[in-house]
Amino acid sequence: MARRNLDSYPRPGVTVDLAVLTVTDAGTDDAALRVLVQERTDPDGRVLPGRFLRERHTVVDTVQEVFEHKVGVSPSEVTPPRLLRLFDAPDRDDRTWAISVAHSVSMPEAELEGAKGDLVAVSSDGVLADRGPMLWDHEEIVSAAVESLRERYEFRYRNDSPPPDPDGFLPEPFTLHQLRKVHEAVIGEELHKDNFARRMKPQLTPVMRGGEVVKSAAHRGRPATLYRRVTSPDSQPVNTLG
Amino acid sequence: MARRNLDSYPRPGVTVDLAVLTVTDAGTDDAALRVLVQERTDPDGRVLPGRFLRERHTVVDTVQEVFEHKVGVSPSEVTPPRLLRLFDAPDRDDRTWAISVAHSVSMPEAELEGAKGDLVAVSSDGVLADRGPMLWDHEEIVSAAVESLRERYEFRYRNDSPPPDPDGFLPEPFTLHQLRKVHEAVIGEELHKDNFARRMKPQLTPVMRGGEVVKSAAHRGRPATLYRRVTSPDSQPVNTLG
DNA sequence: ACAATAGTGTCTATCAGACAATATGGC
DNA sequence: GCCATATTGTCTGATAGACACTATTGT
Repeated sequence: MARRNLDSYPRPGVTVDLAVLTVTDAGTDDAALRVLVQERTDPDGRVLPGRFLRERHTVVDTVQEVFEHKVGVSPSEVTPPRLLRLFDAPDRDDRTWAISVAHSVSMPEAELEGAKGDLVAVSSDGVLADRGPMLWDHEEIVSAAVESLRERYEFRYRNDSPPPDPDGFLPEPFTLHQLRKVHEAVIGEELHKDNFARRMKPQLTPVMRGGEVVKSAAHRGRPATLYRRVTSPDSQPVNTLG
Repeated sequence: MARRNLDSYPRPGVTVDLAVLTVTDAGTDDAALRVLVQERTDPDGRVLPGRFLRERHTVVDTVQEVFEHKVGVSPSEVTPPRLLRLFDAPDRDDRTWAISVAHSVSMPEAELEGAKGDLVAVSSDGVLADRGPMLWDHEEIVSAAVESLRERYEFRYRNDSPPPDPDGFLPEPFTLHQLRKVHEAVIGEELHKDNFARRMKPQLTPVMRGGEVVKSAAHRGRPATLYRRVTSPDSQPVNTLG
């Protein structure tokens, strides 16, 4: 059998669609998990930012391009994109044969300053809080992204506590109270402050200056100790799941 | 800006590469985790079975085609393929721009009767036991597949015990001893029979016949009770990770 | 009776969850 | 002193891990 040229076979368009996650007001009691949603026309509706994979570009390249052309920000610091799943139904795009490689990206709120689109709150059951529908399968992508994120923030069991804010939503240094509020915003449920402190402390180091422990500026009560992560924020290789 | 036809942009070839996992001698004390490896020429070396995604075919379609054309068996029962990761380095295939979507598939040994290739044992640290090199990045795929599989079989913590043989390597009905040997083969370490039994029993149901519990054929000692899974083997949706 | 395997009872160290007391600041 | 918040001490119920004992068969 003669070998046909590899390039002559029909090939799918490959899109990279992003669930950009952040925690707004991460330092405060109003911390909230949100996802970046954009409006588009033809067809009209709300979508996640995304883009076709261009020649010999990687997923990481394409994520950068999405930020540059669709979101309008140049992130200096991002958690590496995480592969969520593949959408490959042959008829999911009626214009052409296209498969979607859905990823999630976590960013601190400050890096999303001026981004195009809205930061929509995520409800406790993992979907958009304002219940507005999204086009195509994009709502599924949000659910998958939130589920994956929560697994990373959830309190597991005895042997391994969760890393403190593994996706780095909260800038250092921070108090245990602030850290707890971020975790609560992500997983959507309250945590006991004492148990939380006991589990996190082994993974935190107090900020020292001049041989003294640095405390937070006191508003009302006793000032809290400021901490840094002793394990740096998650640095998972690209395209793998945890 | 005029919109260029979507189909006129260059597109990558998309391959589906499979880590086919099985447990040989699943009913016995010699149970062993193995992966299907094939020989190829030009370039010469050992590879995992794989294939280009053809027009408007899905990943699931392509997995079927790999079994038909590359492996030479028609599986009647398979655990759905699991997405492991994406290989997208622009120069990973020097013939053309191609990205690889690596999946793992779990099958009972019986379904691999007459398959082309060798079932190579996996060592306890998750790589091939015979240490022969594989072409390209295929060794990484094996590691990722084994790691993902072990997560599913590993004993987690208090609230959720692992499902009994979630990928269905062991045909029903089985004894607790047989089930334990399969789990030990997968995770590569020994388990206490008493603790194992306690954790598994809530997820198992004894086989009844005529109001009586059916026992295994006794060779030497006391006959063991035969069980079935009360939760059917894992039915995860395609392309998602666990 | 004995060997061999299946199955159960129970002890212990650990720890998550819960509650409460104490420490340290502003006012 | 009083209030608010941070931090630490301690009790308790659950259970994984470990060990040892009992049960049921073939020989």
